[in-house]
Parts: sequence; structure tokens; C-alpha cells
Amino acid sequence: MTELEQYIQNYFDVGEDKDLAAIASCFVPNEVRKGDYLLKEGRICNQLSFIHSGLIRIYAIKGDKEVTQWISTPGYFVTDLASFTFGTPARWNMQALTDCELYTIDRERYNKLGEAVPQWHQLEKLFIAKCFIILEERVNSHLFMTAEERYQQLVAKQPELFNQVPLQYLASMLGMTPETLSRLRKKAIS
Amino acid sequence: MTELEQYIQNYFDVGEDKDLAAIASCFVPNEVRKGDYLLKEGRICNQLSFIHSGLIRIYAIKGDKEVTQWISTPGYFVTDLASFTFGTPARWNMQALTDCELYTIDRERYNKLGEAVPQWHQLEKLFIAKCFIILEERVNSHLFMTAEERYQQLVAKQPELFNQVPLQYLASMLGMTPETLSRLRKKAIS
DNA sequence: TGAAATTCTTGATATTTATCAATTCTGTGC
DNA sequence: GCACAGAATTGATAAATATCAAGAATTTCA
Repeated sequence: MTELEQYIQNYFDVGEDKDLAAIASCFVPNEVRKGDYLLKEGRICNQLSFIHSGLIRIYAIKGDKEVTQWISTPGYFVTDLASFTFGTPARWNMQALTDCELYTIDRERYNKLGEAVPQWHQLEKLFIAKCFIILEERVNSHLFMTAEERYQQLVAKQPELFNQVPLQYLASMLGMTPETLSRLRKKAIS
Repeated sequence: MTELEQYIQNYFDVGEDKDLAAIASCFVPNEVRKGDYLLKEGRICNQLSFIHSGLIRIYAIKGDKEVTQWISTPGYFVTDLASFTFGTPARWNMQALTDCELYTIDRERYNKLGEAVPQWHQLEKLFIAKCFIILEERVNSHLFMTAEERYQQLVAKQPELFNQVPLQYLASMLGMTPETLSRLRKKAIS
């Protein structure tokens, strides 16, 4: 199984090898440079990419400050699911934090996968349901946990982010100020 | 269009009238009494219901207290989407706050809709995507807004809840204590 | 390399929200 | 109507987090 096929399989759980290969063949490798935008707020999101290497930040502007929603890392995908699915204006900016190697499918090809892969709509449904569950976890993390517990959870799940991503972005993504994150880190170390 | 068909149409956006009728025919009316549970944490969620009348509270137990995730109202549906879709143990309790009239489909019938309605998996995908967007809004409300702004948003969107639902549940759902909600209300009135 | 820019940390303080305890209010059943 | 239980409010205080300002550390790039 190629690396790309592995990425796809992790999200789409394709039953047939030939279907998996057919899906993978619709993705094309591409690169973006540090600072490049994959998507800007207000535009239509026309692509879904898996990250082979690099980091991508998803954020929005709220008043006079940026709110980071998520940092996407190798093996994960990036898209604005709402915009990609419904063709509505994106509410997120997606910007490369580092040079990135991606595998990308555009909306047109994506929407034709149903013709090539009989089970496609079923797989796609389950993919979106998985995304739903991931989001549900995030809502829960705000309802059930304190800022400090959210920080500890992120340290446990993705410790590498703390070496690779400006802490101000992680703070925003956790729903706290950079100063608060800085103090929680200090507290955790001592 | 029947009331049930209208509810379904709001979420599934069915193209063909006969498909809509076919889907609606798989739902059966049923009633639950105030206090009854539609689902308990740990069980598998085997049904999806539209609410014709009444209110249902979705909540979980965290430590020694209950966290209300949502209050579902007439016209909306209730289910644990993760459990219903993947057959995994539910993480939520669903309890009737009042006597309720529902239209319910069980998992078995739901999963057979693909046989009766050609576009079903496509419709279902879009349904789940809509649920995803609703959740995304909720994550945003925690990242972008203060507790007070979340309160004001709920007042604007669902003012009737404040007459019909114990405020402690609304407080929990907004991610704050009952005391804080009480003070925000007082502040908003004056 | 070194200067400039950005990021991170730290301290002092303000604001927000939670906690705990005591009433008050409201609805329910007798 | 009255007593009771649950719910909501209020007050006093504590804890968590934000804000503002300054300085230290790090990164960027000419």
C-alpha cells in the first residue's frame, strides 16, 4: 500500500483494493511554500489534501485578531468541509506554516468518484461522520474540561506540535491567550 | 406535505416527492413521558427521532455532575449520531424534559433506505455534513465568543427555551454555572 | 554575522467566572 | 392554603484567565 493509500484508508476505510487504488489515482502530488495560502476566507474551497510533510494552520479573523482553529499535520487531511461539500464561501484561512508536500484532489474529481467507485457515497458518508465525531470531541473538551486540561490533553496527544508551531497559535486553538499558555507550560514543567 | 415530511425535508433535502414519501413511511409515531429515557450512556443508539412536540435533553455525566450538551425542540431531530452511525456505545443520555410526541425510525429500517431510495447515501451524506456544520458553529462559539456572548446568542436564536427549560440545563449547555447564567440574565434585563 | 522583527516570558493588575452558603421563589401534591 | 422540594437568585469570596507593559529569547534575513 502506498503512503497515500494509507492516508486515504485511515479516513475512508475502503473495502476493495482496486477501489482504493482508483481513489488514490485521483489525487495529485503538489507542494506549497511556507506562508502560501491554500484557502482564503470568503473563497470557495475547491480541494481536499492529505499532508505528506509540513504543517498547515487553519484560522479565521475575528475582529482585530486571528483565531486558530486547528493545525494540520502529516497524515491528516485539510479542507474546509462545509465549503468543499456545499460550495459555500469558506469561513477559514488555510496557510502553510512550513514548506509542505501534499496529495490533492479537486472538487470536480472528488464529485466524480461516485462513478468510479460504487460504494463511494457510503464511504464518504462515513468519512464525514468521522469528522463529526472529531468535532464532537472538541465541543466536549470545552464543555467538560478546563483550559489547563485541554492543554494537558494536547501535550499528551500531539507533543510534537509544541516544538514545531508558534505557541501563540496553539494557545488560540486551545481557546486561551499566549500568556496563559506560557504560564501553564511553566507550571507543568516545575 | 405532511408535517413529518417537512421535518425530513429540512434536513435531507429530498429531490423527489415519492422518495420523500418513501422515507417518511419508515418513521412511526410514538410517545414518551416526561422523565423517560430515549437513550442511556453506554447503550447503542438504535433510533433517530424527529420531535413533533416536547423537549428532550441530551447530557452526560462528568465526575459528580451532569453536563447538558443540547436541548432538542420540535422540528429538530434527536439521536447520538456517532452511536447510531457506527454502532458504538453512546456517550450521551437522552431524556424527555416533558411529554413528547415523536416520529421515529430504527437503525434497521434506516440502513435499508438505500434500497428504496437510490439517492439515499448521497442525501445521508449531506445530512451528516449539515450536522458537522452545526457542530462547527458550536466549536466556534467557544473559540470566538465569551460566555456572555454565547448567552446572548442563545437568547436571540431560541428565546423560548428560557421559559421552558430549567435554567441550570441551559447554563450547562452554554458552558457556565447556573449562578453565572443568573447574573448574566439580571445584567441583560437592567 | 548582526540588526530588526517576531515571539515568548514574566510581573502587576483587572476582569471574568466559579464556588460556597444563604435566602427567596416557584411549582406540586396533599 | 400550606408544606415541601427543587430551582433560582444573591452575596461574599476564591480561582482562573485576560490584559497591559516590559524585557528576554529566538528567528529572520540582508
